[in-house]
Amino acid sequence: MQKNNNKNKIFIDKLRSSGLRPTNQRVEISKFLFNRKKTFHFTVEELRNSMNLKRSKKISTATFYNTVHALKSAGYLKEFSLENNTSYYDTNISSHHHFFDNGKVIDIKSDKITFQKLPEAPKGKKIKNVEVVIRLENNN
Amino acid sequence: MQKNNNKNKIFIDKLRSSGLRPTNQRVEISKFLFNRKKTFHFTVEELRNSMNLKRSKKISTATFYNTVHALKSAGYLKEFSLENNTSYYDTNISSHHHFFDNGKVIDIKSDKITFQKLPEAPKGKKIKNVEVVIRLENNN
DNA sequence: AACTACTTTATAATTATTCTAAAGTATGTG
DNA sequence: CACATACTTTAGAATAATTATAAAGTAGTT
Repeated sequence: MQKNNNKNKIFIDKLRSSGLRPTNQRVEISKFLFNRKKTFHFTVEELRNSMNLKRSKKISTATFYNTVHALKSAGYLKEFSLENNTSYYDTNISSHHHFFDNGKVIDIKSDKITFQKLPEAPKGKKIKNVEVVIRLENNN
Repeated sequence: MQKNNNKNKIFIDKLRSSGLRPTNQRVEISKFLFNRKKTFHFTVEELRNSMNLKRSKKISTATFYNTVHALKSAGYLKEFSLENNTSYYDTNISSHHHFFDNGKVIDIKSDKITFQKLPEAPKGKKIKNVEVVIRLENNN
């Protein structure tokens, strides 16, 4: 295959450095995820539905899961969990936090939250990251 | 039925104020959860396994889920999620935070973390709670 | 003691996710 | 540039956590 090499270079590079061959399906997924201005929050099922809706030839579920996992392992996606037993992914991989409002997720830039005091890691351990979720409710 | 009223009063009271009749199964669950010194972290499946292991007559899965949900809605349990698509519950309902170390959860007392700066809630919203997860990794 | 609404239970259904194995494709080598 | 080979895709089955169902049982009121 291998067309539109230049146009899709950055999306292909993300796949390659995630250890994935840039197949058509994967390039489309990578493009869908990263070819946007704003941060994108999604579950794998949401991603699958929105991409497959427009397509006559559907990409299989397994391919979505495989690709998202590899991109996440390579650090191109951030995973987080809310209380509905589903994994969420975020194309914003910079350290940051989240508002969580009734199923909706909103990014909080890292510098909007700073700590006065943080506990030390138990001995033998060190802190990998600190994640804050601010849950919202309606103003009365 | 209705025996050992006094002995189990506090466990029965939690059920009642969660809107649940104190049936035998529920009283046993309530007791198992709250009759302990230290905070208890669990998933419903773990709870079910450890309680049913010792019993000849098993309590059904649905009863565990129903009871835990009601106790949680009433505020006697705190729910939280990690990245494995399972709900965790915590008998420590005071506002607090967690270390998360390779599947293991450790409580962090609320006063061990304080903020220098927190963002404002979007308009029309207010902050319900702030939850911090500190992920750990091995030292080197 | 009887009635009624709430419970329990086994089992089926659902949802998110992972596995499997057969058919297809990217890529290095000659 | 054709080939071989290892990696991919796919549909469908399998698994895990959870929720729904509906028949049989029980708490609590009268």
